Amino acid sequence: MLTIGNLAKKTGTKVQTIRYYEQIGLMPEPGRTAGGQRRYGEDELDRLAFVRHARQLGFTLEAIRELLDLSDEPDRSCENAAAIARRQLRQVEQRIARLEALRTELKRMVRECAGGQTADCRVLEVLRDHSECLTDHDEIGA
Amino acid sequence: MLTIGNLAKKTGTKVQTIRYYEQIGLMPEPGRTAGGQRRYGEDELDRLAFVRHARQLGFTLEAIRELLDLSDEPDRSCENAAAIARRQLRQVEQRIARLEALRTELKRMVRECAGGQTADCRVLEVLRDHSECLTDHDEIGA
DNA sequence: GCTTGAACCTCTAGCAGCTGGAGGAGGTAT
DNA sequence: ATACCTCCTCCAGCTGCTAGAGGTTCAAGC
Repeated sequence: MLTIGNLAKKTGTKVQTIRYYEQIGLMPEPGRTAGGQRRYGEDELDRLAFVRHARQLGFTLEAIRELLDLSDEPDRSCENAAAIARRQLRQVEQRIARLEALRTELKRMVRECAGGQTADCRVLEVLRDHSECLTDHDEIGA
Repeated sequence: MLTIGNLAKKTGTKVQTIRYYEQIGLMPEPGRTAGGQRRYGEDELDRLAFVRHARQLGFTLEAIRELLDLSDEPDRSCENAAAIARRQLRQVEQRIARLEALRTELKRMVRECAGGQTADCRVLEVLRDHSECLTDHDEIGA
């Protein structure tokens, strides 16, 4: 039986985060000692490891919830799980594409900045005048 | 003189967002009509355009605040502005590198999934067993 | 058995960067 | 005058945690 602190150490999670996952129903309510402290077994360890690994791959908690549900029903088709992974892959690819456009633009700004006074600074100039910007980055935060 | 709605349209910003920028001191308090409605001029339009463009390039609001301050002092050296841009570039490059690692891993998962039952699903299997994962993605959310 | 001291408990608030809604007042066209 | 749209303020919520206050429990050492 693991304390929450030991579970945290084993999975590289913060204690608070584990309690948070419990609060939002991603982790089950564990057993407790007479004094009210949480105690965890192997199942919970596996589940948390699953969650953390999925988080590392960028899945949202909602997606992870779906994946966990699917994982709990071993007889169902795996098509749903694959679809979630493909969706995640598409999102990652979109974000990469967007960041690469930003990188290009930032590189150009930095390269062209001659280092004089702010009045002539290319960095500020490009920011001021959108038309000098070659990239068409429409969305924010994607 | 522009209403907040027209300013929003011209800059591709939501009305609420403009008020939010004002609240956090990123946009100045504009003039008001007798009835208390905000009215904006060219300066504010330029400033908001600057902010939005910088946001599109991924700068944080704090970085934008610095850039705006620098932009207001045209005599100072532009080195600070260039440093902020370089810092942003580095961050973008780090995020790209991380996302590319995720992309590789996700592609592999999706490719290997034969589409049977969830019990044999490669997607779920990889998530369950970290050791099957080739990528070393330590940090979350970077 | 008793005392530390670390680790646990609950609860609340905060981070970025907005976004949405409630409930009401202002502005404009007919 | 009336309709209708936009504007106002204030507050709550989103994601995914993280930090802190203030108090309890547990395990080890004596």
